[in-house]
Amino acid sequence: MEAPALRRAVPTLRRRPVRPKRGESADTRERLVAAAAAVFNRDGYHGTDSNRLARAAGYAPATFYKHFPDKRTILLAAYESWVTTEWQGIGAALRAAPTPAERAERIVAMVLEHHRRWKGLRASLRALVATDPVVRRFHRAQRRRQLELLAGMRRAPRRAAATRVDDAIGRVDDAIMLFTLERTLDAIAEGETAALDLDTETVMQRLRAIVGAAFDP
Amino acid sequence: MEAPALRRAVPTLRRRPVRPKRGESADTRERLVAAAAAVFNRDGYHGTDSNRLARAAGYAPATFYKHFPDKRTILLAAYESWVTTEWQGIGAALRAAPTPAERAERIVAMVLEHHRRWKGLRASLRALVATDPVVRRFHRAQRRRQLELLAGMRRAPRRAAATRVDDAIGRVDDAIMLFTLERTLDAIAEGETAALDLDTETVMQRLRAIVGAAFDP
Amino acid sequence: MEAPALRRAVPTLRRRPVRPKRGESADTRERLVAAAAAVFNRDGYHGTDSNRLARAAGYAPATFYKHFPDKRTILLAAYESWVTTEWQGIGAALRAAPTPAERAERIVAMVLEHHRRWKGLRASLRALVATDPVVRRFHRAQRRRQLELLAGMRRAPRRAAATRVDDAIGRVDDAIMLFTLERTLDAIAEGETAALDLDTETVMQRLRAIVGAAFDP
Amino acid sequence: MEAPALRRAVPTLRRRPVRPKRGESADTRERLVAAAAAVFNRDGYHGTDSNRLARAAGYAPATFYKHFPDKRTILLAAYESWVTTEWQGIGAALRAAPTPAERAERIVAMVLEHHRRWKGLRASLRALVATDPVVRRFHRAQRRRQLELLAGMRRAPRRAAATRVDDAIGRVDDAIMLFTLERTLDAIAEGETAALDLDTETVMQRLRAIVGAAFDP
DNA sequence: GATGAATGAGCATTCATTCAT
DNA sequence: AATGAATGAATGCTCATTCAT
Repeated sequence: MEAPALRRAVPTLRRRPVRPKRGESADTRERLVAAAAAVFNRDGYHGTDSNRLARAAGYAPATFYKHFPDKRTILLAAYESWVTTEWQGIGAALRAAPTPAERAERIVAMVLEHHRRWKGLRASLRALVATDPVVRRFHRAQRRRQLELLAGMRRAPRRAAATRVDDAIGRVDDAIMLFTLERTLDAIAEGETAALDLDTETVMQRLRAIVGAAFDP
Repeated sequence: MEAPALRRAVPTLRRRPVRPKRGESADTRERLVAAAAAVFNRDGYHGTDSNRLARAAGYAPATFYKHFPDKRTILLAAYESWVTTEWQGIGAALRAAPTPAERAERIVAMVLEHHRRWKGLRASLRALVATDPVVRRFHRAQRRRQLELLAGMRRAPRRAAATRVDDAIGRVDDAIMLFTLERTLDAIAEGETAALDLDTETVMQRLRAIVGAAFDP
Repeated sequence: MEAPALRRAVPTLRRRPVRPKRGESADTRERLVAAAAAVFNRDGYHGTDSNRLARAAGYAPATFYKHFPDKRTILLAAYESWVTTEWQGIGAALRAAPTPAERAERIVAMVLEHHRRWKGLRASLRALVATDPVVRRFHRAQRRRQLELLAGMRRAPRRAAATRVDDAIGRVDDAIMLFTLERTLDAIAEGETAALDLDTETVMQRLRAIVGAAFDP
Repeated sequence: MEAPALRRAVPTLRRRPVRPKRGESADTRERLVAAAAAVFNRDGYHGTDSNRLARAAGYAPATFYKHFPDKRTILLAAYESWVTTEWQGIGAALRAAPTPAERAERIVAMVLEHHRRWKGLRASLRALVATDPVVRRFHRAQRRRQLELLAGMRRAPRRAAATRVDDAIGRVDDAIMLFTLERTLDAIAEGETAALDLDTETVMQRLRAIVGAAFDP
């Protein structure tokens, strides 16, 4: 599944957008998801309603329910789209950078940018992950995928005998690293680090070191 | 400031509790906060309403508004109470444990326990921190206090000349450590680590190491 | 602008009326205004709520808010409708009656009838004019329009040189005449004159004289 | 019954006034009425509640209900006090001024001042007169008293044979004059005449003429 | 006589969702 | 496929009033 939704320009919010009037069902869905992502990002999940999401995409309320059973489902779709975009960025970073250090740098920079742009959406996501079992399930599946990627990277270079135990410890360290990365980048994106008088560049250096260590143990 | 609210047994939820009737205003407030903490913990901030919070404490809707202007404010009060309890635990841990390693162990264990017991409340809190400026402000003040505590611990033992730059870096490392600790303990508390097939004991070991390093640099 | 709302039969109040179901938005609005005028007239502005207004028109509470942001706004709409109806009556009276005396007679009779029929609504209006800046603004705009009409009538016949000062005095006399007319007709409509043992016909005679004098100075 | 309530300085509103703590029952009642008059004047009848009225007088909510069965009753008491003050002013004006013209001038000036000072209270009163039968009854009794005074003034000087019919017409004219006077003074007091670009002094002149004519037919 | 805590019923308003077209 | 009118069931909040002290 592609995720062009978050890239495409979202139809002018606030003012009624050009009504697309009868297109492909998939296009409509995509427009709805893109608009919802933008509105969630701006107003928060609990700050909008499904009528507004539909209107932001240029549709009537009922159209929303032709494509999604409820509000949570479109949040999930926006999440999915967001995740796909991030993975594409990570893939590109890994392919383009030759050394672990460069990879870490590019990934940290890329993910920060992504978190910054979608910090409102991410906040809603975190709220829902805490609340909603389905969103939580999706979130964990996605985390699992990240761990698998990291495990692959560690195994690839030195296929020497790594014990089961080493693997388990490595997985734990990877997970903690991911928690740290995600949490700290959210903190930067939301201005929490600035509010705490932390120098952003220093924080980024430390993060690069932490991520780099995970890539090149 | 005491925080007995979260400790005291919350009046039986769901079934109408004994009407406390005439009491001190402060007691009523405390009962409301305790009940609210429990209800938020169980149903989430967006999963209840002020009428239910009042009823859970054994009062009528209007009584709620004699003590709190709105739902957000009682969440903030519950948060404050929660934080105070945590700080008391941290203080006790620091006083009781002689070595940095033991301190780290006790604090990690204590905070995990606290996160486990109040995981629903914490989830609501996180949602609100992302959404609500006032809650966010309180959250940051509390984080700043944590950083100050850590800075004090680092400065005390070796009062030798630590440069400004070292201090700034130390502060950044402390902050990242706190992000890691909090995020990871939430993950354990909410079953995220278990869902990712991570061994809890291993995760705890790593956390103890990370926290211990911050205490004894 | 038409004002058929106050003319059309209001759907049977009290008992649930035939649900109009799908209709033009403008029709719904009109039905809501007509029902609101009737309910305000019967129960007073502070004697109903928006849910009842909606039900009286055959709609659910939420429908009310699709058409009006709040209760005050629908009162204003009912006011507007009421005023328009009155102006139409005044226009007809002026066109139909050849002499100033006949004009005065018809207008006084017509306005009395109108005040009688809507005395409850008028009472609410007066209360709101005293309380609400927006209603007050509308009320004054409408009074200004009345003064303009009277000034036009006075100027027309004798286009001879009337001084500025004369105009100003005439305007003051017109205003006082309007206050007297309105206040006295309300008194008759509400039974105040009857309660004071005043003979209605005598009161009407005096009013006709006062209004006639203003029309033919 | 005296009406010193409206004269006495109202205890500082907004900030909790000095608690009088156990005085004569009549004093308490008087303080409550004075405070209520001031609060109604500032916030309107529907803009306060009985708790605030009690607090404004320095008492607890329950104290209010020891002295008045409900909110309407205290409004009535404030009204009564207001009317008594006005009558005292009228009496003084009549006694002090020798000629009808001077009487008219003094009364118009005095009543305008009174309406200005209590325009918020008067607005609430008008709203209640329109709504509430008891307030309406009181209002009419008070109007009847005014008519009696005027009838007495007209009869006194020339006890010559005035026919029944003349009396009835005179009474009607008096009533209309009172409506005009009251309505117009309220218009001045509330800024309605200013909003209509009417010169206040001119309006006052005309009023003095109208009232003077009634006094000296 | 006075109190302050407490309240039930109510009110303005919202929202996720449906239905006839 | 899309619509826009319509909605029931809440939700946050208020107020006139009472009660135990």
